[in-house]
Amino acid sequence: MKTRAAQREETRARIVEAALKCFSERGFLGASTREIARRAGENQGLITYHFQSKEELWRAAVDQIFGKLKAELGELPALLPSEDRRARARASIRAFVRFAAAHPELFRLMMWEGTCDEPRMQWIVDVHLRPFYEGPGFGDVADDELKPHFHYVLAGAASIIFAVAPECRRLTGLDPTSSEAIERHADFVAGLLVP
Amino acid sequence: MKTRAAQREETRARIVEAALKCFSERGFLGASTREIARRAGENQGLITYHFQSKEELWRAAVDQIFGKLKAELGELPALLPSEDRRARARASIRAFVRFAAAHPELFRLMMWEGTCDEPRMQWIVDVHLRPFYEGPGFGDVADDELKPHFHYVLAGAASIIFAVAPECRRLTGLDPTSSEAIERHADFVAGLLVP
DNA sequence: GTCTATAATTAGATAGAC
DNA sequence: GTCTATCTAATTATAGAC
Repeated sequence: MKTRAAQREETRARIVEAALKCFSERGFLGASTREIARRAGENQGLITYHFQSKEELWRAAVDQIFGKLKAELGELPALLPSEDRRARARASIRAFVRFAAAHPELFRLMMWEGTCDEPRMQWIVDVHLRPFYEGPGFGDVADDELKPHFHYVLAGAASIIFAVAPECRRLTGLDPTSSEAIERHADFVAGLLVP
Repeated sequence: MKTRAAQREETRARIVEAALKCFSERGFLGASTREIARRAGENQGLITYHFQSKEELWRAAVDQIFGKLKAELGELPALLPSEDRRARARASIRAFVRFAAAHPELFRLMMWEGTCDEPRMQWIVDVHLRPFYEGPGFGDVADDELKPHFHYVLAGAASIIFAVAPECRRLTGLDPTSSEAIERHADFVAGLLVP
């Protein structure tokens, strides 16, 4: 017998999960609450009940996926080899690539919202992105002037192939979500950025 | 005194230019023909007159921006130093980064459409992307297995910082469209991929 | 060629039954 | 909590005046 609170959380979770997929595939404007409800197997009216608006639902979806990133990166230091600084940097980049492969939605969402200087972008940057950018990071960047370049090169190099996986399959024949492709990509990116 | 044909082309060009910006910023679904017409300073009815549908207008916009890429890359070999193979590869990557800085719309459009296996993505890949992918390329990739990875690492590393320029400004304080930032990014990416 | 008016569809949000 | 029905506004595409 499920409690009312548990039932509530399950429904919310199903809606957030479907919303994350829709928003990341179609963008905030392109995604419709009706399609989100349909993919969640729930009713459209429930979205307004559990979240007040489409915008609130979008924020819940972004919170969820950044929560996963934070959790995965938070437990990273304990798993890394402590010997070599460069080996640690490479290992953390490989972990980041694996995260991008497992959760391309985050990077799709960022691409959608990063192109315009509007409230949704400002919220994402201030709430979720800045702590990440100013955190420990992946190895040290020699020159402070290079930090933004390093950040976006890593973000782009690590994630695009997974963010546009359907395109990659059609263009190259390679399924980037296969475990061999993920590991090859992780090695390639880590080797480039920490030679 | 302008001819009727010239007038026609000017109007079409204004609409296509506005469409490129709207589609790249809001995606196909998120962009409205009304906003496109408004930004072009034209009437909404004219879009249906000059292009039959929103989809046709989208294709015209994509044709235009890929035409620029083809033109810029086509005249590249003549401009490159002929001595050193690695120096030539670095120079062509720098040129690609400069193109991404000047025309972020192309990369935004690709991100929008690459995430779903739908007709618009298939059309872009078959008509525009495949010739580019199977063309001469930027230097040789040692291993054929690495070619897709090299392609998407280059595409991501070169373009993301410009595609999400507003986000980059807010997050890092750096304006990636400044000529210093563009050159620094070009040097950084070329140095990484051709060490 | 250009513009206005409008038809047909779909969107997000609301109200109320259960 | 969930679901159906509906309101208002916005969408693409069309028809026809000029």
